Amino acid sequence: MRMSHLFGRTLREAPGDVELPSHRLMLRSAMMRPLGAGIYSLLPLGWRVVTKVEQIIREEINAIGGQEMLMPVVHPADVWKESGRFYQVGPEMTRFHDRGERDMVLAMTHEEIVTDLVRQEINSYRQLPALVYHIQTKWRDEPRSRGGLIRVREFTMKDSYSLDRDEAGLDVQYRNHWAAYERIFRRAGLAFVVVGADTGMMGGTASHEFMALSPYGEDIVLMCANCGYADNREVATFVRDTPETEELLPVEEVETPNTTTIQALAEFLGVPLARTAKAVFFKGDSGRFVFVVIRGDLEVNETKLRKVAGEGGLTPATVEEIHAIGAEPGYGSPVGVHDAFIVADLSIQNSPNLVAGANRVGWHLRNTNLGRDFTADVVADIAAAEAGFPCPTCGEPLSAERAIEVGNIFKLGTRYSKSLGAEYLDEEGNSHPVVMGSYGIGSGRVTATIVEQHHDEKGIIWPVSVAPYEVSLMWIGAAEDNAAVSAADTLYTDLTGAGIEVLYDDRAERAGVKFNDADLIGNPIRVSVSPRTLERGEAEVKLRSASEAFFVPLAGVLPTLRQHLDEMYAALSGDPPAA
RNA sequence: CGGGGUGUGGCGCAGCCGGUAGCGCGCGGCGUUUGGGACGCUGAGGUCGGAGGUUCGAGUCCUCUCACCCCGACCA
Repeated sequence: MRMSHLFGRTLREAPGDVELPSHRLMLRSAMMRPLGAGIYSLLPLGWRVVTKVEQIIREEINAIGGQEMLMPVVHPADVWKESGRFYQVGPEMTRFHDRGERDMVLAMTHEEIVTDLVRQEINSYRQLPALVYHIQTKWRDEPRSRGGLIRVREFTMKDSYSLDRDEAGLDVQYRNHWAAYERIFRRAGLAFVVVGADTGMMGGTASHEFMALSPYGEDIVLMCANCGYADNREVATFVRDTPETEELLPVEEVETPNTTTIQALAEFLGVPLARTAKAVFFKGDSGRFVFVVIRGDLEVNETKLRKVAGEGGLTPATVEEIHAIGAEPGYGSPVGVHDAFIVADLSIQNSPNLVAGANRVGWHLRNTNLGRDFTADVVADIAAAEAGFPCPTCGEPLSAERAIEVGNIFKLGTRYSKSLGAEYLDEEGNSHPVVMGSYGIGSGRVTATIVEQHHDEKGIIWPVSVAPYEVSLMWIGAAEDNAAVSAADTLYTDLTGAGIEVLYDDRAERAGVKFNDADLIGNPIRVSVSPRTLERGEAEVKLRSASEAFFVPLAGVLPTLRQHLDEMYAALSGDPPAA
């Protein structure tokens, strides 16, 4: 490609309000342009990258037996009503009417559509197992998109769906995807960890997320350097203190003015946070008041809480709602409250004689005990794991890192096949729901995440496997009477003819402009010729990842590039790194 | 949805106490220059996000509204 004809110009300055490195660099390097909030056009350079990412995904999913297909982006609402999600999912799903006033939705995922196909196409155990996938547009009307391609409203996702006759078959396909995803992200040059995750709105029985570590990630993963444990913070657990066995003391009222925070209370009474119980108030989607008690040194994990409380969503309760159940904000405890669903964290069960609120302004109670002074409807793990907490598998301190979710794998089980009636007949003629899994990778998000992990102050440093072009070629010097122009033209023809992808900067620009654009765009190898290098019959070669250039005879350029490209591709083979 | 911020030429920005819009980059032309974002001359390009109001007069003040960005809530 000749840069003089490339559609899309590099920008010396990015829009001032852009913050993420990938966002800024992909705008500056003419990879993409915004159309609206969370909606982007991919320009030719960016589209080449995304295409390569998708091709890697395609190859690896094909390798585990995937069959590519394409499902629509506009759906009649009927199938979404059958699964129930038409009613469960909130405004992130866009609904509209066609001209016949029929309910329609924009695709936010494709479980319903696949399952609808499965019930038409699959009748027999002989047709299982199967694996289908597509790479298709999704629309999710996020309340807040942010960070360029990391979180958008319209995006492209590879979603595959496994179909099996039983859980054992699902396990195989789940493991296959796990391995395929590891190969995909290694080939794309991403550093990642796999973590256990919440199943969220997808339903299902198990889920893992592939997380690329990045300071701009929206998720937090807890990891153990000692044993390799890793979980999303939403589900991460930790080793609890061993239960205290001290004797239960009588409850004692104590005046505690101006101690509405647990910190203030602990200081006022001179007790550690771990000897206090704090109350947290929520209103569930069902309308129930959810009253949470947890030891003062721990934080509530809302994902865990939603699950044990059986609530789809939780919002903080208002002062009026708190008063209505007989509690007092800042001085709350479950002692004496009514009309509330009480959830106690395990820490409350393990810790006797805690200081808790008296449900009366300015007063607390010493020596409250679960079971004696109040009861809980559920006692469960609802505490958030933090950095430094003991690892649940080996006890060593956990670390916490921010991460970007680049892929996920879900065991759906029969959640959709049952509600939509996708069944097959076994050898005995008995009917069973198809056991399903769903597996997603956002190609745009992967692309942006690669930039997050591979850039410097000058621009992007693409892994060769996804670079827009393998080589940036340019001539340096004047546009007229310059032997470098014809030398570069010849190189362009020869390299392109040899199958190497070349972005040829043939513009009449000064050296600085060309070098800076090449650094910004980030192709892995730069080749330049100038009157100076031609004096010795050489071209200058520089790897984007290296600080120094080197010189090779013109005739040696092609083999030199071949060798370096081969090495780069070999390093991104997808195989696990040698031990 | 809550909090904060920004909307002025393609991009980055200035524009005070209201007086009829400017700078840098980029873009067209001519010339000089030519290895890390050159220079001179010249030119094109703006209903100042939109609507309403105050005023003799609004980019500037007021009200409403739209869009975008950031933080939070939310989210596979």
